[in-house]
Amino acid sequence: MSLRHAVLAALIQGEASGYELTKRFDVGVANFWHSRPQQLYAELARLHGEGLVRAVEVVQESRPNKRLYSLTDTGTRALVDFAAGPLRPTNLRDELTVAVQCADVVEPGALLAHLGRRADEAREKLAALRRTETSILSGRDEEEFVRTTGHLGPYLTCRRGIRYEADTQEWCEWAAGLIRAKERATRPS
Amino acid sequence: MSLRHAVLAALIQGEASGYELTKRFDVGVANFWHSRPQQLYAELARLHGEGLVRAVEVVQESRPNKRLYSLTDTGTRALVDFAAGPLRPTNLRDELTVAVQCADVVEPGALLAHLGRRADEAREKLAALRRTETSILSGRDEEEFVRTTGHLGPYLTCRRGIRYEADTQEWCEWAAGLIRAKERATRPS
DNA sequence: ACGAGCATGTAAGCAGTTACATGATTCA
DNA sequence: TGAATCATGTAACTGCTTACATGCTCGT
Repeated sequence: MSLRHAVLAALIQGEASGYELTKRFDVGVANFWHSRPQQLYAELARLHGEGLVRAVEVVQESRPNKRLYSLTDTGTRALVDFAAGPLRPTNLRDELTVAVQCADVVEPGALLAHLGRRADEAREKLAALRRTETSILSGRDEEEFVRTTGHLGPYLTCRRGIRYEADTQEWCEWAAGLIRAKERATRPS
Repeated sequence: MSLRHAVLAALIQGEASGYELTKRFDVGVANFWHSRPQQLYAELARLHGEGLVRAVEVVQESRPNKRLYSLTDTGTRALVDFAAGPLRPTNLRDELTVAVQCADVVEPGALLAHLGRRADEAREKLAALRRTETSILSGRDEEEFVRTTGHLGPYLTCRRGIRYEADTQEWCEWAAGLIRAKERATRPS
């Protein structure tokens, strides 16, 4: 149960409803924590019950009402304790790479399609993350930013995401290239 | 339950015992699938029961006996079907990045220690993966390799791992640098 | 004498996924 | 008229983790 820390950490970037959090978990947060909406709603309810977040009901017209969650002092302290303690190793599960590992036994067609789709997704995520980066920096260069910001953390994780997605895109295209090269070298014989 | 596909895919690189598989899951496979030893043993037993792998008991002196598992035709077909079908999105959970997201509220000390440790781990994994790469290529350049190999898949995933670990190392060091810079810029004031 | 490596599991519990449920508004 | 967005959940299930268990050999 350390989804709680990911949720609290996501709230550092400002208050959000459950629904808005699912959006954050689709772009920025996706590069360090994966979770389904149902789990987020459940976790937010638990965090609220334990006093780690506060909830403000916002009544909306022409739209369902929503609860805006934000960090309490207790919640912030929980984050501090978490970051000071031992961290679990990275937990990664990527079916695309599993499929690529099978490149020698499966037909190239489906594999190339998967790689192409993933490269496209990476390109889209990159664009979104670059927009986030620009809005975090808001015109400052890196040196000035570091001196003046209160959002160094989100910037660092945003950069991590940008590097990751760029790398993913490159690798997908490179791998597709080699798979095609092998096909050309093998099939005609 | 798609750990099964990761296990089958790992066996493409040759037969292995449960124990040897846990080693593979610590180095190469770790870059696309994470799993604990107990789960591997349980999965291997299930795969054996379903006929997707065969098991050969190897009697050893001065060491406990082991069961060497290898892919059956049915197992290979299961992999082919998997790679042809739809793939789930990447599932990533990384507590280090969660901690870094909190850079503005936590003390830099613990964070810098975490980043340093992770950078060291990345350096070690990189070294191991480079050895794997060398042994896969075995003297051939990339062009020749692609023409002559039956292990393109393992090479592609190995390269993915190399890129990922190199990127991780760089990011950890860069992030630590910015955190220190912010500390210098903020604390003395 | 002690820890690390080899080798394989069981059992209990928690975290995460999948399927299902609801309903209004806005845009094509 | 139908799909997408906003907004929040419940219930059943399964996959994963944690704790525990065993025992031999090799190197320091």
